[in-house]
Amino acid sequence: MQRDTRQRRAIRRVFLDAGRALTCDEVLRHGQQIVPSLGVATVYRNVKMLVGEGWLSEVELPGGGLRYELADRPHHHHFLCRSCDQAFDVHQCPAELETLAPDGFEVDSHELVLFGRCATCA
Amino acid sequence: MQRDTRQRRAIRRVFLDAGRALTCDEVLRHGQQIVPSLGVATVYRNVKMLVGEGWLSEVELPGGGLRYELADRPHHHHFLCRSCDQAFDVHQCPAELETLAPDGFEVDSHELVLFGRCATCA
DNA sequence: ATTATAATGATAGTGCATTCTCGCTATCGC
DNA sequence: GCGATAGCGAGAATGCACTATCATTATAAT
Repeated sequence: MQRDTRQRRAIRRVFLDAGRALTCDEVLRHGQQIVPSLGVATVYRNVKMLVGEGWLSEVELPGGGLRYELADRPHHHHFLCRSCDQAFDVHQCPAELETLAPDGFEVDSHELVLFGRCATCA
Repeated sequence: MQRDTRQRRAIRRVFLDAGRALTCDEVLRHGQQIVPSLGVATVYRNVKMLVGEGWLSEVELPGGGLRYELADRPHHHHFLCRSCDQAFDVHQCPAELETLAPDGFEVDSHELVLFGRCATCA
């Protein structure tokens, strides 16, 4: 059966506190504030597990590297800071995006990414 | 001085004929229809060169792997087919996207990607 | 407390896109 | 046509994100 380890608790805590999409590397660094010995393998293992059980969902933004966020968030998009490379949530979404596709194309989802500098970096 | 080789002409031809953003791998495969001996290194070298001289521009879509397209195209977005993994242009853009960002965030550009099945795959 | 074993983490390994190396070839100014 | 050399391309090398290995450790059922 699944055990409730310090590492796993730390990883969940990191996501709950962050409130934004994180890369595995960010999870590692923040998690090490809680459990200093935390290793990469554990982060990848647990993130994958949390995605598998539907607690996290994957976010693929331009710029490589998958990010992960809490799965229960309502539909939203992302702002990617060119300076600190952090992703932030954008809680609005222009409607009718599906209608933009050419004839004969079936749209099943969409991703809108704004690029620029975040409030801290600007 | 720069020479006008068969390979370089083939690569330019591929972009002119494609009319959509291409990965290096797609450029290689299409280019080999024109110059069968075309190699990967040559594709990467020339694509990078064409980006450097402003003839091509880079497009980073979710899903990894840079794509390239003619630089002189007007503002547009992309449709990514989940089935054949080809990128197609979407020639409309909902305005006011910049206003979606949270306060204090400076938006300098944006990317909108529609996912689904293209006309051929659907 | 004991014990079975799930989980960890250091490190080696994998897969992949991209780049480098270098002997050979094709282009182009003469 | 000739010669200098930019460019080619097969294959080796690199960089990086991610995964597997496995001896050790922590968890939780008893």
